[in-house]
Amino acid sequence: MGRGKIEIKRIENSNNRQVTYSKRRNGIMKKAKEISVLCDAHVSVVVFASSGKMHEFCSPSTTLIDMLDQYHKLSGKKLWDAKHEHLDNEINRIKKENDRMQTELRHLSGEDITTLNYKELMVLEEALENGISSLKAKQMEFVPMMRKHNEMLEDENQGLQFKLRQMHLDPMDDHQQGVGDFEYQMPFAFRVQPMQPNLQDRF
Amino acid sequence: MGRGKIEIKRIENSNNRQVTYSKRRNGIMKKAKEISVLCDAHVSVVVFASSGKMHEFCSPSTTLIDMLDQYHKLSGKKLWDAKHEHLDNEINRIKKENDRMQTELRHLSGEDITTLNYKELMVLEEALENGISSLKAKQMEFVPMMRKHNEMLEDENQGLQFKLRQMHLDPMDDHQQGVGDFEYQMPFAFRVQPMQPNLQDRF
DNA sequence: AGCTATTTATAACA
DNA sequence: TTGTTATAAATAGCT
Repeated sequence: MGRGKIEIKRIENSNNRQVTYSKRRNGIMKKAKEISVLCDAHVSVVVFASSGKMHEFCSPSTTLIDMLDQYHKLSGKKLWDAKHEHLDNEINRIKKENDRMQTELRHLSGEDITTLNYKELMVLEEALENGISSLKAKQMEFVPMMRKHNEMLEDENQGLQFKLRQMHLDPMDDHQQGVGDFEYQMPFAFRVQPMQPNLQDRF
Repeated sequence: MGRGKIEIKRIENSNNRQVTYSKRRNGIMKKAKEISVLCDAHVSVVVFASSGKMHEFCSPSTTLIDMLDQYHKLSGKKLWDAKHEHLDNEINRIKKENDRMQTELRHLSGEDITTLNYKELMVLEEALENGISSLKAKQMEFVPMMRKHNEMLEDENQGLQFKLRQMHLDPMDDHQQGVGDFEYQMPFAFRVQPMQPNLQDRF
């Protein structure tokens, strides 16, 4: 029904395909609406373009959910239950995987290893030692940064000591204010953090 | 499109309505099939006559369930009941937990730790070292067993050597049979396993 | 997005 | 139902 007859097979030209899709989709939706009015029918049409875009029609007298319920009853096909079952299986699968990983994690942190036999312990040991060695390699990257950090701490110490000496020589010079200023000028990251572990001790 | 134009409103004559329903239903199904072939679209059509009879079309590349899944995702409308939603949530929750553990496991085995900062590395190190020390403690339990195992191996060795000496002194005494017997009397676990790593080397 | 020559769908009738 | 046919609608190929 057009300027020329077409075969019913995939339209290769993507532009034509898109245009035809849009026109025929409108056509179907119109027909769906018409039959629902003319014949008192309940109709649901859902179309997904290959692009993924969705269009739907559902006769106004009903809803898609009601129609699916009806479908469920009349066809005997289990839309609901099938979906349900699928989800249940999925959950079981993932939960099993979850348990496996949880056990592995507990073993790696040394818990619950009383149930392991000697061979399993050896595998675990190897894993832990691989982990440790990768970790040590990575930690080495922090050495230069920490060296710099140490140098800054030393400089800061010197500055503080200098201030302190000044205060002792000239105690009437609003010394609290002085120390405060000095600290405020230090970027937070470079200030002395007494509670911080001694990074350099770790190497 | 027929011998006369008709208004789009309920057909009062029930016979005409029935005929029109049947013809137009076929028309829609045909159109649905055509658009799905011509344009690579996924189409689902479900029709209920006022009599309650159902007809459906679903493009062959998919299933109604898949389409409804898609519908669910794209429209955001909830077709599923509360139970399904609950299951969906559960799946998401577990999947998230799963991902977290997977990452943790990868970190513990030294993979993907380039993204970690120093503090995280320290936490990781502590975990690994706890693991190692628990492991070592556990492995100590195997020492007495292995000592016993060694002793048995030594005894077995002596036995075998004795047999061998006998064979040399008295080579005509069906010696193959003799050695075979001796081995059969040894419980499997205590037989010499040449390919087994030397357990005692690990301590 | 419109236009129109054609093809298709279908209303009425058998 | 199913088939036929005159006619209404849909739409393919163009702009």
